[in-house]
Amino acid sequence: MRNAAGEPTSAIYGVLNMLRRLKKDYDADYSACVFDAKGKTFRDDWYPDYKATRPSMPSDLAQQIEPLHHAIRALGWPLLMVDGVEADDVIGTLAKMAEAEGLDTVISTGDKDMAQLVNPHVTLINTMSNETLDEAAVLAKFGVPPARIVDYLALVGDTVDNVPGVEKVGPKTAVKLLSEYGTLDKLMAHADAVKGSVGENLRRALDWLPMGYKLVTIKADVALPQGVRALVMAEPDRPALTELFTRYGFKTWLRELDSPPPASAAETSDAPMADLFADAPLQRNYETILSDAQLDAWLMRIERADLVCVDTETTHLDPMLARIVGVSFAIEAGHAAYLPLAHSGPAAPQQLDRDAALARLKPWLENPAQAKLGQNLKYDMHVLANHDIHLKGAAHDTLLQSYVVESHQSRNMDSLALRHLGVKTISYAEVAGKGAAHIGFDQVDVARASEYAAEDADITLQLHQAMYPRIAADARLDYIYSQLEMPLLPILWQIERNGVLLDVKLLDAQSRELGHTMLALEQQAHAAAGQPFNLNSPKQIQEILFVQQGLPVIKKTPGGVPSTDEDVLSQLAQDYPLPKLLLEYRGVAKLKSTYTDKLPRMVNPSTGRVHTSYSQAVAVTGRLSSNDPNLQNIPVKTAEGRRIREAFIAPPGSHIVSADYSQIELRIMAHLSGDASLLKAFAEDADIHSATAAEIFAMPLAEVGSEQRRVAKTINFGLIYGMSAFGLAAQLNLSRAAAQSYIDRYFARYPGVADYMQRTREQAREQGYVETVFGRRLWLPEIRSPNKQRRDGAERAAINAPMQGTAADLIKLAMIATQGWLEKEQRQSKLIMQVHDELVLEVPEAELEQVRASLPGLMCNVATLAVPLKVELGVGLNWEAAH
DNA sequence: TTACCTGGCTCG
DNA sequence: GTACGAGCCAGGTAAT
Repeated sequence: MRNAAGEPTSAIYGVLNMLRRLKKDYDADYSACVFDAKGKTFRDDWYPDYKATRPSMPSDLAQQIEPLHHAIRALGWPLLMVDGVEADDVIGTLAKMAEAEGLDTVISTGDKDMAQLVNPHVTLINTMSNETLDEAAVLAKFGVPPARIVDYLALVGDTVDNVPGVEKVGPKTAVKLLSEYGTLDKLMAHADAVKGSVGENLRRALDWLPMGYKLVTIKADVALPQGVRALVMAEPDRPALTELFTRYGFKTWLRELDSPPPASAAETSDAPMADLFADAPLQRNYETILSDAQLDAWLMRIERADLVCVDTETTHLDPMLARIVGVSFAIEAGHAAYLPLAHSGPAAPQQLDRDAALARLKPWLENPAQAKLGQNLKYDMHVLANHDIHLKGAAHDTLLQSYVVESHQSRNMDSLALRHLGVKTISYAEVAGKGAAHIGFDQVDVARASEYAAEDADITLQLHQAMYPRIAADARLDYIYSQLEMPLLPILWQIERNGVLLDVKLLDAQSRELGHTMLALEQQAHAAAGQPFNLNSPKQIQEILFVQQGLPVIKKTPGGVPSTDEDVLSQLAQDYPLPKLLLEYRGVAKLKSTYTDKLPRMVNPSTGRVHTSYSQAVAVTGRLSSNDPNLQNIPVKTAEGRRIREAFIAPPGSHIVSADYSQIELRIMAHLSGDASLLKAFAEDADIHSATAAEIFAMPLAEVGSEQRRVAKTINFGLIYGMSAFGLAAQLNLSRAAAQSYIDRYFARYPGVADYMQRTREQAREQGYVETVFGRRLWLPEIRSPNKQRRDGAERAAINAPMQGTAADLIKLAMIATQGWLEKEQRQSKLIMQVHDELVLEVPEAELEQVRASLPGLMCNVATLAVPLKVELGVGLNWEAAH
């Protein structure tokens, strides 16, 4: 079998076979074959069955290394790198299997464990740490000649050097061997069994591809989308992979293969991997600022520069709590500096005084005429504000640039650098660790921190140079970026900074009350079930309802187990007592855990208010999202839930003002479709759901009853979501035929809407994206998927996206207009929340009338559509009362 | 012990 | 299999 490039792919078979046999051997408990390389002993407490299942496994490491050693020599492998978990087992078997399969070389990504695994009996094993690989890639990208990189690797070959008794075939030899070996047909990365790190390891392996090697990567068992995606990228022979995956029953991998090729290679795919040794003679000139003289010199440089990239390194991820540890600057590609200010780790050098240094930077930072660039500047603005510096002149943000040109792509620094620059950057986790091993940035070694921080600023500047021209060249994208997203950035910062006042006592009281209710419901539920169980556990509920009580299974979850969601429980509640109790319990538990318990804990101790964080570049449609805490999903639909809104209060002397767009998405649908009937209904300010009911039920408006209106409302919403007859039937509890007839009648009455839907689908298919009224581009990577289910999903998203996205554009314009007005008039009123179609303000008594009079107009006049925009305004002492 | 996934529910 | 877009919680489990 050969792949598209004509190279043999038998390696895939060999490796798969090997892994399958391995897995079969250990089938009783696959993880039992895990070998603790570090301790060189099996951890009986982790794998108690180990000895029973694998009595013949030698416990002496040397016994395993011996055959490996011979195999390696017999095969003449030039290089072997393996990962720790399972490594020894795998290698031992791999050696034999690979021999039979005619594999040339096995390379796995990994580092330290292998170093401790090898012993002097093994002659031809090289270990390189991941860090070393990364550094090599970075150096190469910046034009350091291969020979020097070899030296560098030898210098930093930390892993090898740290292991006594290991024969040091250092990186230098390894690189030499690789060069001599020429093109490897097969480069097998057996990634470790740790979920989540596989993709990273693969990515590292991919970084070596430009050296002329082809990567084939295999993962033994678990579903690891990112890993398989990398495999699919590296292996163009899809039919061959399909056959393989089918043969071995790897269903998840098969699904990955169904993913479509990118809609447009230039727009959506990762850029080709950087050619490490042939490309980009860019030199890096990074500096660590430790003296006043250096700071002076850099101040002069940044004051002269047209655009300076700024990045802060801090103690916390939470922007309101973070303190500055250091600041980095980049003024031109490859030219950056890090100013460490609060590193306190061991061996930290003497640094400039933080307050004094920041005071020197303050005039520049606060000068609006000095243009700044950053990646997620909103965060840096908060951090600086924590030190009483109010950043002005935020001119560009690469996070928002990426959002505007590629809303569907990932946007962390690593992905951006790889995609746009072909550079593998130092990740935060590599510098500061992650999980339990995480250390504060102030504990990071200054030299390492400098490298990381200066690179961040440098890469951000280069990303700007790569992305911004693409925006500037497209008037519509430029409008979204320059007139909408960038002006919004400082406004969001201000809203977050403003925060919201909470009545914590009220929430605490509600928590207690909800707790009592939960207890009572729990007791009743236990009695109804005849046994105690955890009401929070869907698994236990499912066992009791469908196994013990034998209730009918209404539907199943994606995981294939009987569902116990609200829909199911509601149906069951008509005939049985327990489901009703569970429903009530769920509702109460949600309110307590997510809202009344959580919100008080989110109050910032220094401001006494809750400061959410709005993500400006997350939702693929252009909406904002809110987190920590999410203030965009505070309950409103039930009376009990709405009580939580009573705790969102205005301080004494102020009111809460809420202004929301009425039927915004349906109005946009009318505008986009140009449907005459729909336009007319909105022009007359009709109740749109009643008007729809009158049309589809062919009755006079006055005779429309609540049931007809409910049906029409469901249809209206369904249309926005691209629903099918099936979905409508499920929603309205109708037969599919009945639902279809409603839909047919709707489209007969509103033919413009039917046309629009069809046009949108076609446009999405042809272009790979759809657009909002204002030109925001919404990409649909799965619109041409060979998989119908995925393709249908993308079509529904395509129908929804222009409406949701245009609404998002409108309210963003409204926020800009409102904030601009507040500032111009020098009002004390503050924007405090945005909830997709609603703006919430805190308004002092004295300004209430002006705000009440002006706000609706500000919001309605941000754009002229074919339908009028309508805003409903409410005022109260709390958010609930303002509706 | 931690990290990730699932099922469920909140909002527009 | 089947309505779009989000974030967060508790439980459960796999990895360490």
